Amino acid sequence: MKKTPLSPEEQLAYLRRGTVEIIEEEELLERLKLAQETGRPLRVKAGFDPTAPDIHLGHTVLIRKMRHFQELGHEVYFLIGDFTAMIGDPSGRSETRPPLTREQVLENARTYAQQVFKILDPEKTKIVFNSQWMSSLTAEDFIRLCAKYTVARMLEREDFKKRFEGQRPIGIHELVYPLIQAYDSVALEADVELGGTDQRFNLLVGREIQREYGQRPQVILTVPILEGLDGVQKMSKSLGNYVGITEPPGEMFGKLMSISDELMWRYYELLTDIALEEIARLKDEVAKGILHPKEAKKQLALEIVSRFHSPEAAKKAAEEFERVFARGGVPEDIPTVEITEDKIWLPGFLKGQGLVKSSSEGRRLVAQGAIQLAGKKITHEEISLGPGEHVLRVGKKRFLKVICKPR
RNA sequence: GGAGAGGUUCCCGAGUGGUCAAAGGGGUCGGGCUGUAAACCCGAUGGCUCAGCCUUCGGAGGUUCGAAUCCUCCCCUCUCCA
Repeated sequence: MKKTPLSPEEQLAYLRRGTVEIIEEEELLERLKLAQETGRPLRVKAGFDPTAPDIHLGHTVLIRKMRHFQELGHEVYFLIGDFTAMIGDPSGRSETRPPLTREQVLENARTYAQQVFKILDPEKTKIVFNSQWMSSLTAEDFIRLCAKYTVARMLEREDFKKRFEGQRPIGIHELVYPLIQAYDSVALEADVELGGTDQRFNLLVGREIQREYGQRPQVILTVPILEGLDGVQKMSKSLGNYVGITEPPGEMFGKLMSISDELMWRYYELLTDIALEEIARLKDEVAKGILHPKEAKKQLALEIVSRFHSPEAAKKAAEEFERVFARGGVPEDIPTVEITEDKIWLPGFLKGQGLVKSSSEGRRLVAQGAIQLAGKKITHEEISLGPGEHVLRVGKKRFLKVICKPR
């Protein structure tokens, strides 16, 4: 480990920011001290499921914490749960996900790695797959592992308990999940495992199982689960309330601008490196009416978009946003289509262009006054366009440029 | 293996022969208000050139003029007993 200017105490303080819980803090401090003395960095583990290769801001709360460990010179293991994914991940929901093939897993892992290095230092990140050790485990080994825990203890997990009491199904493989995750810690000899607060139970099982295998229990560190754009439910792809880190600048910016003022501070705290004192100052200014909340949000959006794209791209996104939404303008890049008929039947046309799912939806939108042509509401399903360019707007966000060239 | 409960539209959940494209809530979408905020109010929410027609209530058959509703078989989940 390279010499770090930070003392173990300072490291601890740095790592503590943005965490919900550290079990146990003294153990972590002890290990940080030991690491410094011996020059042996801590082995820090965080596991990811390769079923969802689209990383969103919610994931980055954890990934940023991994980054912090890297900055302090520790060894970060980015564990891809390919073994578990191939069984088919249960993860709380009642829906059963289809098991992934080897190819899909590898493909997803690649995408994952690519995205994660927008935050992590590739040089200092070790990507590992749990199939490396899990597939070579014999049935006997596996039974031994299972023998180290009890059903009653497993049912202590909130998620299992609720389902059990609510008479909803729990697959045996789901019950075994925490054990596999725990065994990963054994295999990696993890000093620290990171996870969201929803992982608390699994992380704790890791400690117990490590002890059973004669290892020193890992320190666990949990980070908050980020609320999605709706401000209520956790950010997730399936709920559609997420901001993906590979999304184009304009999308990202727009989505961030749509969050509530309340949520904005949460995002400030968990998604930026802006000092807490600075955030407090902004909050104060907004409260006092010195700073318009929209401005504060804009700064947040700029900050985040800059991180994943560039400051220039962020600035451009901000300008475009202003033009389109504050001044009712038209975005720069919108899909364009050429037509030769000047009479069009909107519901069918919009469906053909992929702007609505069905012509029925198109009809409804027309009836609801959602369609605008050159800034004016359309009230009839049939319209005739003259030669030239026309901008159609569907709802707030959907645009289409129609170039009419009658024969 | 035995006994019982259940599977409804994106989700939850009502509906037990016609009045059912199926209440209510959530979500989503649209409109209003705004800062594309949030909250709130109003509306829409299977498909189809749509006062009509077509396809939906776990699956396949059947009864009936008519089935989400009744019958048979099958699949799936849960509970209790073993």
